[in-house]
Amino acid sequence: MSTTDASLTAAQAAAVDHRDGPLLVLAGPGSGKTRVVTRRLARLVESGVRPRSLLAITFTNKAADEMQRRVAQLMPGARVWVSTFHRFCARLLREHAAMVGLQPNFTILDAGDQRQALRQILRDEDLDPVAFGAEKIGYRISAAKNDLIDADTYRRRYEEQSADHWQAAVVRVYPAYQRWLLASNAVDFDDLLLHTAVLLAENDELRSQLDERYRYIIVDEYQDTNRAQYQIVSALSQIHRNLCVTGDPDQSIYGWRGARIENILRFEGDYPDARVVRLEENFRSTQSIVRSADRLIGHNRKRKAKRLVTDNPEGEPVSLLCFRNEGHEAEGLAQRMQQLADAGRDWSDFAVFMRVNALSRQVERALMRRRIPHQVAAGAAFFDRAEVKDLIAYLRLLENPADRAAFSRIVNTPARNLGETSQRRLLRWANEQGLTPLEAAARAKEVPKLSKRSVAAFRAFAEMMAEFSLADAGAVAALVTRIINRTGYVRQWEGSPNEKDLERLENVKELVTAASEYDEAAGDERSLSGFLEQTALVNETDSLDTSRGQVTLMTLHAAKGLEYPVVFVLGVEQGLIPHERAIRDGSAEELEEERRLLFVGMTRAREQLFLTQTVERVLRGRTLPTIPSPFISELECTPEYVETSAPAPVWSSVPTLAANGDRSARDDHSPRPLLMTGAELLRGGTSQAELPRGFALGSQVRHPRYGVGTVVDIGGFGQRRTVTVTFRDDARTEKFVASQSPLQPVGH
DNA sequence: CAGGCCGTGCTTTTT
DNA sequence: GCACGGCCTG
Repeated sequence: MSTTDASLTAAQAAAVDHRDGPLLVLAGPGSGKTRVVTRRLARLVESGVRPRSLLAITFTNKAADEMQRRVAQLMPGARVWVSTFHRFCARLLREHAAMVGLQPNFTILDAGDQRQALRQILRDEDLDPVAFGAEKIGYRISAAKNDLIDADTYRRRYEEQSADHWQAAVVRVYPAYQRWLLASNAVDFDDLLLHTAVLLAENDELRSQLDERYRYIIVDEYQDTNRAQYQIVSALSQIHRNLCVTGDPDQSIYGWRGARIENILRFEGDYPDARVVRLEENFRSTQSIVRSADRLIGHNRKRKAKRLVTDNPEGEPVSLLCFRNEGHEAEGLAQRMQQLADAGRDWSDFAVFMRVNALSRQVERALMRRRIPHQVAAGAAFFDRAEVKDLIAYLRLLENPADRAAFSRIVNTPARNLGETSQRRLLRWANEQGLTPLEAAARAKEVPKLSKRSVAAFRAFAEMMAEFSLADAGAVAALVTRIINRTGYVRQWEGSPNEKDLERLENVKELVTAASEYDEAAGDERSLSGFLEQTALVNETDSLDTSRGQVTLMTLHAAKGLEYPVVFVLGVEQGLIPHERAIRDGSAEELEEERRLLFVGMTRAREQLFLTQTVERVLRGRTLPTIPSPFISELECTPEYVETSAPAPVWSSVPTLAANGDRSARDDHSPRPLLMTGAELLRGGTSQAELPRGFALGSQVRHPRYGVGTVVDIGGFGQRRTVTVTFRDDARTEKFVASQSPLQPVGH
């Protein structure tokens, strides 16, 4: 969307030209919202507002970077600070940490640490960590924090009478968890918002000082704000009511995370003098895409009526591709992309969206087989890898010696013969003495009941940690390198032929690279806390490469705010979109959110939009017939049953018995009607996986772990078929369920 | 006490 | 298919 000033529509111009007072910009997808916001920022600066009086807040890092980049483009030189909510709050809290009981060097905990901590607390509270999953407890605590309910309030509200035993458990765990956080001088994601909201609510002097400083505030994606964020924003817009919020209720997809769609719906009630601008013209997509998406979203009841129109050409109809199963689906997508690429499309023109990350694997494999370059914006982020987290934990502990999560993570990594018992004794003593874990380690001699060996190991650890400092190393990358060398962290993997170990070494290298990049970007400003904050608040999606000719795979949630010429939305089926969980809960609200999610996905497409569904799909290891998503009948699309050639063997897990069995069942090329129900297709096909040739009694097979062996027995039928194999190397004999084993034929 | 192996249980979405 | 926890062994 490159446009010149003159091309602003009347509505866009109204938003850009608005200066003082509250402003609500309701912006449909592709309506040029970012352009309006950046132009408005530029306009304000031009008219004499100092950039530091502006506060622009987005939801994601990517959106923040994009906005910053575009403002810089409009006005080279002017530095307007665009930040995410979490980053803004982190910065504010570092400045005023003491007011909420923290020190400025507090750690931002990741989800893994949080889970670990909750697990420990559950044990301490004599609650069964199996019956009460740490994750679910954490989810409830998070929900409370997003609704501005702190631990004390929660306890007071529910300790007398809890709605259920989960709530009763949270009554005990939540306050203990907050004590643990405080003792660790740490916060979780939600605390960043909650602490800030509390800080502003309880300290009017600070509140009005900040309110005064930020004369103009812009909040993007306002429909995704939760109560805490709402309160923060309104606390800063009392004196100067120049609050501009933009968003689209139809793209609210974070209700599950505490987002309150009401925040945007009631903006006009909160600010009766608000100017409302509607951006309803879509400049992104073809007529057929816009029409289809508009019809879909029209089925939502709880919304602000808004039309979505475009002057763009009609384009090709939205296409619904139906496949036999997820293997064919993946193969079909890859084939379709290949065709379109042959006709001139660039790989970076394509995006594949799915409801859940788990669906990406098949597509990745299909793309790999065809050597189609691609990237995945997936949950398994770089900073989630164990080896990366370990090294980061060293940095965290250096920055914040109270960081119990970091200490526990690395005190025995690499192994220093410090077992769980010794660690528990040390930590208990540290708590009693009011010491940080690191101080306690240095004084391990005083800890009761520690073995001599453990005392020595703890002290050696403490002494080693004392040797590290950013000042000495000069740069974060140098410090990380020192830590790697001094601890011998990578020694365990060096020289290993194991692919996983190689990958670990790669990741460690990549971390050093990331640190150098930070060092370079931050210059003299570089600090451990700066680097750590970045690693804590940045995710994989933020680093997606848009330029380098690659197909992009991501979840529907991650897709918001992006656009691609050709979009595939995977698995538009009952149970996926809408997700099983939204259906099970049976609430109309959740179903509408699922509809919005599909709406968001569809409206990312500029020229071509493909929705896909399969007849059967493997879910949790079981093959089940699928039901088309009810949303399909609410939109406009042209169905097409696609018969792909069988997916070729995968190179990574090589041909499995299951894959081979599938293929033999599928090789008949009988014509199929355009649309079939799952049942029809199942009836027509051979659902029983036959044992393929090459796995007869006495044939040679290879197992990735056990090596080559001989089939000595065969039993069972169909999916339950088993093979018993005696392996050559250690003469062990193993029985496998054929359709689920990673065995592959040798020879033949 | 550490490491490896095996079985179980689960799987939405993310700052 | 996966990761994690638990169990067992060395």
